[in-house]
Amino acid sequence: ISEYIRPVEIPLEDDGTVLLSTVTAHFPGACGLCDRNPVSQCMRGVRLVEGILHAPDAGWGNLVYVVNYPKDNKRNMDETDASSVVNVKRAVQKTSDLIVLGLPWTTTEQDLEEYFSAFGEALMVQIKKDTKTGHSKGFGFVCFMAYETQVKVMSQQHMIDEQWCDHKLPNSKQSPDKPLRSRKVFDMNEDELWQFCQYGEVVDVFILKPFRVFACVTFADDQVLPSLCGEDLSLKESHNMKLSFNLCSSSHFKCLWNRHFIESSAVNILP
DNA sequence: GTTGAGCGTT
Repeated sequence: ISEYIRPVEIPLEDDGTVLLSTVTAHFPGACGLCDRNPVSQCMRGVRLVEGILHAPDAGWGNLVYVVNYPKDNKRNMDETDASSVVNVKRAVQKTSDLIVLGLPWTTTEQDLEEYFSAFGEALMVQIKKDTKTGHSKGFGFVCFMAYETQVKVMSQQHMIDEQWCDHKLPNSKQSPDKPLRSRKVFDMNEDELWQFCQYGEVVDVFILKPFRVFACVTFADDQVLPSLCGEDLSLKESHNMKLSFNLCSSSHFKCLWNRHFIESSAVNILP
């Protein structure tokens, strides 16, 4: 499995546990974790109690853990998202074409549609091909019906036909008058995340490596997050952006951003 | 018949 999966770091809680919600934020539909016993090579599940993943007796160790999904993956994914992604503002957001780079040469439009159908209905799926030979150029476009599907797709990496692919808003769809802002958001470092201290004492910030669209900020006071819910925020004048917050415990939350949000200075915090 | 950063024949 490690041949196919690029490991992703996720944060622990203070007590050394991992919240299942932290996992599902990166792997929608996930229902648990397991690891491979180095001696027996058997897969063994990580103990999960009431949404909290507990470290093995020997600690988490320097191991790569594997995400578990329910057997009926599609159905469960929809249910998970219906309960965790509730955002009126997103629903009225228009979707945009996304460019998918790095596709295997053999991936067809049918393959692509089938892959993305697990996230939601696509209005359009294209693979760009050589007009003479008909062979794939290794990239394509997809447009989803629902904006929340687009956000979901953009918030994680995708392995299509056993190859990690890249996805972005295509250059043609990015607002030409605000290119600097979008770069700044993607260049945000942990120092800048400490700007959240203007809303309450921040005890930790964490950017996932390799870089995804998530960062975690921990407030000392668990009353800060509820007070931010529904507010429009901007970290700095130069960092006006729309953030979606995903509560994963009383004092932790994740913020999700992508270039599509830059045009707005609003911040959505999802309870 | 090959390839591996990029940006869409309508």
